Amino acid sequence: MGRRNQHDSAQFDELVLSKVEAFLCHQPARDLSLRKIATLIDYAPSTLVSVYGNYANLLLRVNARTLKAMNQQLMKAIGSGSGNNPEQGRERLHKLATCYFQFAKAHPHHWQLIFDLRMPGDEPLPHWIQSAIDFSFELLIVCLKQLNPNKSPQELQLASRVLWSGVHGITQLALGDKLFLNQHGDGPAMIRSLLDNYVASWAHTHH
Amino acid sequence: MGRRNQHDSAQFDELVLSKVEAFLCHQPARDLSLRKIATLIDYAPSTLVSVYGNYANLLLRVNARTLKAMNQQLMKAIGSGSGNNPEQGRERLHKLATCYFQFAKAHPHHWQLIFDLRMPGDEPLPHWIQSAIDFSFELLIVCLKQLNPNKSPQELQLASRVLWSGVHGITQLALGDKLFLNQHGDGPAMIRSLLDNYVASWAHTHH
DNA sequence: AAGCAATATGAACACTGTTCAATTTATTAT
DNA sequence: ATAATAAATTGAACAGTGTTCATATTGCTT
Repeated sequence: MGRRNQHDSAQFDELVLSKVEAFLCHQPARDLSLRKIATLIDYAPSTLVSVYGNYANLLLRVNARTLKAMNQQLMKAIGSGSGNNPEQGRERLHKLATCYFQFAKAHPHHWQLIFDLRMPGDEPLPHWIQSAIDFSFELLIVCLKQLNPNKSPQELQLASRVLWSGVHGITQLALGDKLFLNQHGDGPAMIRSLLDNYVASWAHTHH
Repeated sequence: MGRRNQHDSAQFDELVLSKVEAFLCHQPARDLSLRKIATLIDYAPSTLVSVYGNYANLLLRVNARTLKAMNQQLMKAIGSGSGNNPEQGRERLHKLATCYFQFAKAHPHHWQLIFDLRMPGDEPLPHWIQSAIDFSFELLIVCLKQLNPNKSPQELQLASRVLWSGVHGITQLALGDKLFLNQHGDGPAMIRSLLDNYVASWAHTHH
């Protein structure tokens, strides 16, 4: 078959990504393949390659949309907060972590793909997705800064990464990741424990 | 080729696992395959399948050895501590986390394989490896109990999982996992921050 | 020496992502 | 209108994957 011009570049992209996202609503990315996607959208496998370069790149585009959707929900969750306000900072931090957790629980396969995907040849991630990841860190830093404005940028960066690692680890653990899970439902309790204890000490420690 | 009786069952197992482990010293598990292992040990691929059942099971055996080696180092790191002794508990907790981090850094490919491996069909892990994982949690609980013996088993379990998630997340972050890493070397600082702050609050909170 | 069971394999199968020359079509130029 | 060009799409081939299973070789037992 040759040119059929059924979809322009933007339509094709939307077609592909939405079909993959629909698939991930019911099955994990492990059960997907380039060829299956091709069948799903009624195009040849090589068409997908010529558009996205390779399979990993296609999945990266899916991840970008997932991250974008998540970041929007995270922003909505913490709202717009004013300056120095420790109590509100604490509250927004909780909302942020809880929202992250619930997003992962609501879209487990989309969320897992973000962390399962590895680039061929261990290439670094392209900037357009790295920035989407950095964005969620920034939200965390905003909350921490509101909690204690006296902290240095280095301290804020350190704390944001420690907390992010913790929340992320807990989320991995609570989702079907059979490696460690024992009983369901204690994810929120763990997140609360992490934030309450860490922040209680961190917020009152000076330089 | 038929029967050659060059290696008995135990020797064959050792041959396979040691070759795979040697491979992982220089290359990630991603670059390995059933067929490559077969070439490495000078046997046919189907021989490996008939011995281990499937590829995932073979890798699981590798992970079991890695976990065993790590657990031994973790035990050596914390030594044998006596009963109620908050200060020693804190110190041992640090040693435990640091040892975990350094083991991962020293054997990154072995360590990554533990968490990258997924069973086919999302089967749960067999007990003989689940127990190896649970063991490291137990070590954590021992330290936490020493830190504050008044905590309930539920509280100890919760805290151990929170801390483990955090330490694990930080380790993932600090290793070549390009998703989040910015500068090398701040892994230990993050671990120190997590433990110091979380424990400072946790240890002095009652029931 | 014959039979049995353990060991080991080769060939086939159904998949995977990727490459690239060939084909069809739309757009542009003459 | 017709020819040339560029864009879109593909089929077939390639090298690789894990898995299956009938077949072959060997050692041990009777």
